[in-house]
Amino acid sequence: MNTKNNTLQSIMDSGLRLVQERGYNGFSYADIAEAVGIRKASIHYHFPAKQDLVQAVLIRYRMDFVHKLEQINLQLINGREKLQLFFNLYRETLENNTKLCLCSMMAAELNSFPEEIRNELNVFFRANEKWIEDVLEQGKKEGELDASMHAGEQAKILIAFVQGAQLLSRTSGEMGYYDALVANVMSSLK
Amino acid sequence: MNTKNNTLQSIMDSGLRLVQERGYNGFSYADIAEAVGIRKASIHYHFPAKQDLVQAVLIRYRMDFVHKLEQINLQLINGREKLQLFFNLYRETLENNTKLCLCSMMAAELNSFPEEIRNELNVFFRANEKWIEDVLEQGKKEGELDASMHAGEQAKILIAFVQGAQLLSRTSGEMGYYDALVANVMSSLK
DNA sequence: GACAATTTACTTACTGGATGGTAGGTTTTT
DNA sequence: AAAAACCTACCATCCAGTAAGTAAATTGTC
Repeated sequence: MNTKNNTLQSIMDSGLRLVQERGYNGFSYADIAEAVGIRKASIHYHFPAKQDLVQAVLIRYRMDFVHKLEQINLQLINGREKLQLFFNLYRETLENNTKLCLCSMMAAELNSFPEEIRNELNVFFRANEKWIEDVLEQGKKEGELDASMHAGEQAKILIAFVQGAQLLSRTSGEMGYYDALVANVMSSLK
Repeated sequence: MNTKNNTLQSIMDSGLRLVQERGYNGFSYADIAEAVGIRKASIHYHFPAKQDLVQAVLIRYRMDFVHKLEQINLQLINGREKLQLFFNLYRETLENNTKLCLCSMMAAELNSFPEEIRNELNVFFRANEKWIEDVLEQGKKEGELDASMHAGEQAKILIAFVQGAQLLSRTSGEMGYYDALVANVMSSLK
């Protein structure tokens, strides 16, 4: 095995970016080959089928994301601040309104994937949900977040909201669209 | 021109369904030909390019949707009830968790479309937004809807929410996911 | 440490099938 | 008659995936 593992990671990086920008059915192995600087057939050595690639990308994406959420939890800040950092994460994903969350894109193309990958998507969304739920509980105890609704239900609403916010912001073409949405939601949770 | 206009409408019906289920890059003219019962080349007679078809479908979809919103406004009901009917419309679109709103799907594949079509998408979303804003204003006057936020901003949040709710509900595989989300949002607007 | 064997990481060349789209002819309706 | 609504036949391109070969790195053996 290549000790640096460069090519494999580059392929996954390109795959990730391409799905986020164009969707699974919107790019080909030729696009990745060009971006990475290798031949098309070499990609098949690492990922025999396109679905293998996207599945690997998805699992890595989820693990990275969960890690980032855990990093937020290591900070000694209140729930309200954590929620803001969560929205900042999704803002970074947008990256100047060029990309969506990988899992939103794949959820849109759900019918292109087998059961196994669909399950992975649900694991991602549920991980988000659970994290938000805990943060909402914390915020409620601190009196910094709205306590009128059950945290679990409120978390589901917020994850739906943030996915839709990304979609609409990119369509609008202005990052200010996302920022305004999040600011208003944050203030409504006071 | 065929007085019945059957084929043209059937092509658009199939095109609409296929985009909603699989996305623009997830179906071909061959799929439509099979569904409609004509040959592939015949579709090109009505819509020379695939983009022409999807643009026509998009415009018809938006006009139909706006019409439905206007029909709701003709009913002598309060703002809160109108908002519930709005969520019911999006529930119908989901159709047993098989399809998404056409414009969510196309927004996800935004980079596959030229400026002209992107603008059409924004027109759709802004029409939704404006309609919800008016309904929220009505509901506030009636004291049936939350008045703590500016109606325009609240409307933007709700349209983001409903798009995300569809996406997550279809991924979950259970219509109850959408229903629970909407019920909780409705109760939070009291 | 030297050298052969093996594995890893690619390459070129190709295939069969799908894709959007075109040319030109035929049937059906007006 | 002529326009509208199809059809067959075809094309160039792209696509995911395969086969077979090569060069380089790693490993086993002495």
